[in-house]
Amino acid sequence: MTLAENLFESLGDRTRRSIFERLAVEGELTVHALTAKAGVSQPAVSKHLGILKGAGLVRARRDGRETHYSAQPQALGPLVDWIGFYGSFWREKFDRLDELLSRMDQ
Amino acid sequence: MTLAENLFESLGDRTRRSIFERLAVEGELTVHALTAKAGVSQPAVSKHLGILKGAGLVRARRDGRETHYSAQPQALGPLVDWIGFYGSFWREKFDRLDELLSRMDQ
DNA sequence: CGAATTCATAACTAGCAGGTTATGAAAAGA
DNA sequence: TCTTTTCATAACCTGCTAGTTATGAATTCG
Repeated sequence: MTLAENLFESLGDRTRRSIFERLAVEGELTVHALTAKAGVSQPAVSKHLGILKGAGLVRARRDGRETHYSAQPQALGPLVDWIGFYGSFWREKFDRLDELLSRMDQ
Repeated sequence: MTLAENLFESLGDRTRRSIFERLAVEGELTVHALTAKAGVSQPAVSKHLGILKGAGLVRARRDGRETHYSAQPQALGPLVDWIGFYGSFWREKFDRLDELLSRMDQ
């Protein structure tokens, strides 16, 4: 399984997406904190975190009895590459270029 | 369900990804042609195409008894937006900039 | 017309992914 | 020390999803 495939399967699940999004927005969170708003049980959260970790999307930091998880956005790289390849190589490029040029004007 | 969510769920399946990738690379193809190399039955292919169509990822063109499907890469836009938002807004931008600058040097 | 091709849909099946509860280890408090 | 908290893992359950076969409509070919 390629890296991009792994990312698609990991983020293909609604609960995992939601967990990743929270970590991306709120920063480092414990399993306990994640579980509180996840809508599923703690073991379910742990299992999802394991899968996200397997895809490199999150990182675990153990501190005493707590495990702090944080998003690793650079792991999305292969997804960007996939989109660039199958999606719309040129269009994206020019969209970015337009955006960058308008920013550089300011 | 948001557009990005719809895309993640559609492309979360290996067979659908493979179908979309073929259409993106090879251009317009009939259900028959897709089925020949899909590894699953024709009804399965039709079902997947229906889901991809629902997400806007493919377009159908009926011609006699054949239905020609083609990839609609611009439908990946919301996925790009999602990555930009949750992923790594700045890093991606600068990666693109680096790439663009090196291209402009040539 | 009669046969063959193409495709979509219906109806059904099975495997697995995502959920649960139970449990125990490790750490922190009282 | 005894209790509580936090987390991971094991074991199990279940519903959904991706697969199948069957079928028929529409089209094309001979």
